[in-house]
Amino acid sequence: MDVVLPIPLRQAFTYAINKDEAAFLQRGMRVSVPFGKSKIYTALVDCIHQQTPQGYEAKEIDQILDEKPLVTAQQWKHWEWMASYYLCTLGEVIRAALPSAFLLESETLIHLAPSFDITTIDSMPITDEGFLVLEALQHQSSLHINDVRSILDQKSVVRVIQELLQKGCIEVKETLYESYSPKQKRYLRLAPQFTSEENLRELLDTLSRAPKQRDVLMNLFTLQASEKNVGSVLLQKKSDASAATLRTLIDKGILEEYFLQQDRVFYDGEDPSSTKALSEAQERAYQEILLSFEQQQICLLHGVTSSGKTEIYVKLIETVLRQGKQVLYMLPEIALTTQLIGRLQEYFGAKVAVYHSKYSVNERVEVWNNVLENKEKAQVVIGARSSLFLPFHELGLVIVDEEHEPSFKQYNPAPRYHGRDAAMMLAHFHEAKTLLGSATPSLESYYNAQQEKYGLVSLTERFGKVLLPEMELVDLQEAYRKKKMTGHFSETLLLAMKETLEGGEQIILFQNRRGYSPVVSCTTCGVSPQCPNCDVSLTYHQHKNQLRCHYCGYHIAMLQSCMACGMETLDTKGFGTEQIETELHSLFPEARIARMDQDTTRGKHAYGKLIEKLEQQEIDILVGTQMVAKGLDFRNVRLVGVMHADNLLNFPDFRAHERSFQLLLQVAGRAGRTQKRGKVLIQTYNPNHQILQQVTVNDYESMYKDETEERYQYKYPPYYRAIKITCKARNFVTMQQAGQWLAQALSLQLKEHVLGPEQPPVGRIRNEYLTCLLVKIPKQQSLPKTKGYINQVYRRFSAIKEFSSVKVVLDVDPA
DNA sequence: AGCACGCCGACT
DNA sequence: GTCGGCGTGCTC
Repeated sequence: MDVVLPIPLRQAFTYAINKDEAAFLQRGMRVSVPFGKSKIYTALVDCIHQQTPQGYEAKEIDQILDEKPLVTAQQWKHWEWMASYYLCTLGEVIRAALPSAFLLESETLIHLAPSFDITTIDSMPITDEGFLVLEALQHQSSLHINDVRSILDQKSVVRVIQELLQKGCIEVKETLYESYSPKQKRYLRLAPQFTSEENLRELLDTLSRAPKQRDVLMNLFTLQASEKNVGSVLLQKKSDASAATLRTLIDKGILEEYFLQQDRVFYDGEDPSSTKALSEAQERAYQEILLSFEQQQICLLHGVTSSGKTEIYVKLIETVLRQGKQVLYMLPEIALTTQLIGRLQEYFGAKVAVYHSKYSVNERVEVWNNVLENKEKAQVVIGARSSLFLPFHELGLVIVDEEHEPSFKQYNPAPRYHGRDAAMMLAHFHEAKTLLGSATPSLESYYNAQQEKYGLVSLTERFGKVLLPEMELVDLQEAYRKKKMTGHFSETLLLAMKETLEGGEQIILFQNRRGYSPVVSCTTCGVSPQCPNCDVSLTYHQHKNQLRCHYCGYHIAMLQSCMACGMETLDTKGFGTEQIETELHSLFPEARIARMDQDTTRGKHAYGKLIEKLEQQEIDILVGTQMVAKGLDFRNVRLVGVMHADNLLNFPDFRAHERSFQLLLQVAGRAGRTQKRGKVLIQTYNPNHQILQQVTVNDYESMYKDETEERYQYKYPPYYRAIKITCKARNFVTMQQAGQWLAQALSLQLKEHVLGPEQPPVGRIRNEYLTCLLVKIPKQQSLPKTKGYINQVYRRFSAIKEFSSVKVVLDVDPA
């Protein structure tokens, strides 16, 4: 039998099984297999066959882990497509696809050897550490490696274990843990001997001196009238008793506790309400989408911000559910808010399942099983990109909302897949429809719509006919010349802010850089502190008074004087969210100011808390990075300020213009989502920039036209496909040679379509030197053949000894 | 990817 | 003298 292991190895591995196992096992079931010297891995069955492998003896499998396949035939096909399209192994796809609880590795347990006589211990030459372990093993039948670590209070325990192993005192065993455990809820009931009326009366009499306990019993009876099972938490709360009181009753044998398995994935809200009526414009769009689906499998919905796309999705989902098919609604992680989930549950109640990385492994397993068994509560799956790996049965519709979001592309680890594209492929395998939704479609999708590969439906009217915010560019150069700047604020922006605050309304400020200032430099000698591990200058964080590297996390206390010349003339250059926040405190001492970036949303609930505060209007001014652009839907935000649009536009990436357009419009969309018109001010040194002009009038069409022309000219997507190859090595020269070797080997066949090697903007990260190659593939050139060639070159490369320490990253359709 | 094996520098 | 750094090679 061949299995696939969840590791980045191309080959399948062959194991021996007996007849019964061969009859039972099917592709997609899990087995645990011994792998290497001492490990047990979880693997997926690929195929059963008779060929005896040549050159080695196939090991026997350890255990069969499933009764039925965990992975459907369609998933398998989809995953194989993904591995070949994104140039990675099936094992890597499997590792990304299965919830980690399904893929367990063995853990080492040690226990006393049966032949070992503990009484001879004193006569043996055993180290103190070994003795400690043996002592512990007399109380406990087995110890985990981590237990040994804590007993000895040191990290390296291998030596000790080896010593004991050698002397025959202990044995080592690899054990596979099932980490999924169903959630148990504790319930309480009266012990059976008290159920007769007589005994009960007697019991209550004896409890007359213990009113609290008596009270608990009375409450139990009341609750039992309405509920079959009474949860202990509920009972405790209802009777206002302490946990100790309940404990006493249980210990006395009056109450009995029992446990029932509890599904973590459940919805206990109200029954679904009927869908809201669509506005005229929404209804028209809805009909157009249906019409388009008659012709094409994929449709792009281009709807301006807050045009009410969600209602249209809901209506579509409804239709598909009525056909008895499943729906996948995919969103970028950050847009998966409680707000949205709540809204969908309002319509579809318990049919909605949510799947994303914030959920615990156990919850993920439950969603997986519910989808696999096509349960009622998994008809609509709403999730981040990883939800496209779920075992759907009959998928009728895939919705990819915010289709243009770059975060749909996974970078690390492999598979480096694009959620949107992989979801479209998933729909294809199910012969389902795909709806892409965006206010600012990606050029690729819009291009495909223009080429009539996708249907296209536009929704230009905001829901409730709310006006788009008024947008204005503020010329920073002029403002500086006329000395109308206070810190990083132009007079125009300050005035608008003042007005907004006086009106009791909220402001969002956008600055796409965190920290206080990205560069610190000495005004005497010009030197600025650099990260020792990466080729970047350190960002100053005033809050912690630190210099930090945003690539590797390295940090040191802020310097008092220049490291090069010793002068105390350190100055900051450029600015980030922190500096804006500081300036705000002095400009608007009365205002309640908050900052939203990676530094302030680190905790588990920090992000949610900030959102809630903004909603409750406990914040007047929110300053933040791109985070403020996504998914926030607030009624009372009137003004949005972009502090410095230029650093977006000047980003060294062929998508910089497209991204800027999308981001700026998205931020702008946060302003004025009610009847009163919002305002957006964009500060820039370059008010005549084409993109900024197009942003202010929301002219997607002309941005599209300009950008596609550029892309055509410079051979970029959507006209050419791209595959990025990155070489990483600790040694600079090795990295360079590797890059050159690859470029040369590739251009033998791909000719001028191989660019590089080129040093990326940050040439060294975590002490690894980087170099990039870009392979461009014209539309008429075969994609599979090109990939096949790249694979071939890569394999030849890997066989070269000098390059064995070079890591190569293949990224298809790079973001 | 892990993990074991194997060869050279800084420390109890 | 050892510990442990990571280069190298293998996994059915």
